[in-house]
Amino acid sequence: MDEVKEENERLKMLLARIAKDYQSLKMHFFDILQQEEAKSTTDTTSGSDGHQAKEEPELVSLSLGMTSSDQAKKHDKKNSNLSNGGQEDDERMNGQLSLRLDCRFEPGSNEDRRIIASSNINSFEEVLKEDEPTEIWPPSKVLKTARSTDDEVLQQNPLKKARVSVRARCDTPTMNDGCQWRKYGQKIAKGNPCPRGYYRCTVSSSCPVRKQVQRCVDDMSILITTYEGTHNHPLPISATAMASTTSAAASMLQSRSSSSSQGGLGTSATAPISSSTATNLHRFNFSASQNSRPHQFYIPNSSFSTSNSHPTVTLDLTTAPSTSSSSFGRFSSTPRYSSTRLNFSSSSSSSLDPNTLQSHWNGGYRGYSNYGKPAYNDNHIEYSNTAGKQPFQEHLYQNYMHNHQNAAVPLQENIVAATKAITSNPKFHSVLAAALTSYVGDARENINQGAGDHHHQSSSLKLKWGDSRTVNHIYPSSVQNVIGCGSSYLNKSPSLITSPQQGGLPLFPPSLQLSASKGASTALADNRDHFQL
DNA sequence: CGATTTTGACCGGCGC
DNA sequence: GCGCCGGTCAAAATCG
Repeated sequence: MDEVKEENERLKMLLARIAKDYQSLKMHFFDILQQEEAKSTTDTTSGSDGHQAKEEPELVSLSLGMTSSDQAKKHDKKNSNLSNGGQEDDERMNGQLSLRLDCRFEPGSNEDRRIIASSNINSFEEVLKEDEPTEIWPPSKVLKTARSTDDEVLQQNPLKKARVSVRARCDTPTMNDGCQWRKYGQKIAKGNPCPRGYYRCTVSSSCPVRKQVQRCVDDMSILITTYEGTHNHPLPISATAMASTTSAAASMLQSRSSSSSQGGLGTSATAPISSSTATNLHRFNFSASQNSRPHQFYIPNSSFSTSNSHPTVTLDLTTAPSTSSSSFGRFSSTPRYSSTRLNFSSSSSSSLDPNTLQSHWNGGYRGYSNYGKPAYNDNHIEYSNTAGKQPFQEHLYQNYMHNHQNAAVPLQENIVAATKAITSNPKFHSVLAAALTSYVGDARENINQGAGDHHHQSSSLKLKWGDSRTVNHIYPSSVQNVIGCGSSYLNKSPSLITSPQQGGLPLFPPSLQLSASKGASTALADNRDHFQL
């Protein structure tokens, strides 16, 4: 009981702090918003698609912040049973990540408002409150923005559709991205002994979305999934994470490739940006190669890079710094089309276990399997129990830190450049927001799911705030990953995201939770893309 | 029996 | 024009 009270006290204090941070960040956000508007007015004609600029969001802003007010209170409730996890855990708890993929427009257009609603988590929540709980996103919600970005891509790359490639360590044939896929072909691609599988979305017969799945030639444990197109149908909640991430990433790519005047993005910079907590530094490597010139930013927690004949964005969810670093050269190699690589890698061994980070997608199935079906394979045991890997990850992390700290020292100016690049590119925000909301949204969903099971509740909460390793054997890996990622991003994001408009706005409302194991197994049944290739 | 996977054939783009 | 290669088709096989 005393612990609960103390917990509440801490939470209150943190809530106050969050509110304060929110205000300051809000001010910062509006500053940036004004800069963007000023920029857009001066930079009116940028090519043949001037009309499009009017229809496109003037600004896609990332809101990456702590939950506030009522949301936080809800979490207080949820966390009331949480065992005392120490101050650090407390911070994670209060750091319940809330972020929005928030499009800002010039006032007036109804169309714009609709798009705002479609991308605003808040609006989404409201809609879902009104409607019956469902796993399907209203078509007008995500797809609207996704389509618009796709159209944008198509307009500016008439010959090739933009692609979003996701690299993740995965011991299953395909990643669990929540969508339904049907394999329609397989090829041995040149330079890679592993066959490439071709899949199309089967949620809707007319859905144009394709994905390619192939093992990385350098590291067979890495699965490269490339998405192309935009879903033209409602998506299962479990699929919105990847869908929103990829569409935002494609949008980011498009914005970058279409405007060479993106200050920070157009210049080469490598700049580690220190996070608030050195021990939990997250990597954000931004490596954008355009016109044969790779540009890299090293920012805590994530990163970018590129490849191939299609304009491609690569989200790198691989864990080992050495791997992702080595892959940079390969991906940055002079594509015919500009491409961008997002490397959402984690080198943090404490709050952001690399295994948990990526398993949101690649291990989701095995996690769900706990609800009824046997584990997919024996690896699941090893996979779940990541505690044993800790020393190795710690080692990697320390190496990474060592290398990048050394590299960072003489590059202070690049830090500024990288920061400027981020803050000046709204679509970059959207990419990051989408990626993060993906994790967080699913985390919330799955946490709620877990909360329904009293036996698991404490575990889920504990997991939620950081040490997912302790509960891996209980919860779906997707939960672990989401949470691990979310909490870690949470802790670091304030220093990383320089222009967030914070808002305590959960991605997915509690009503979306899978109410019981029945629901979970249903979701499992819908995700059949795990035994393919 | 319907849905999905497999797999060889086919097609189109691209480079030489 | 030819061959290579990535991507798709579609019939057969397989699965549940």
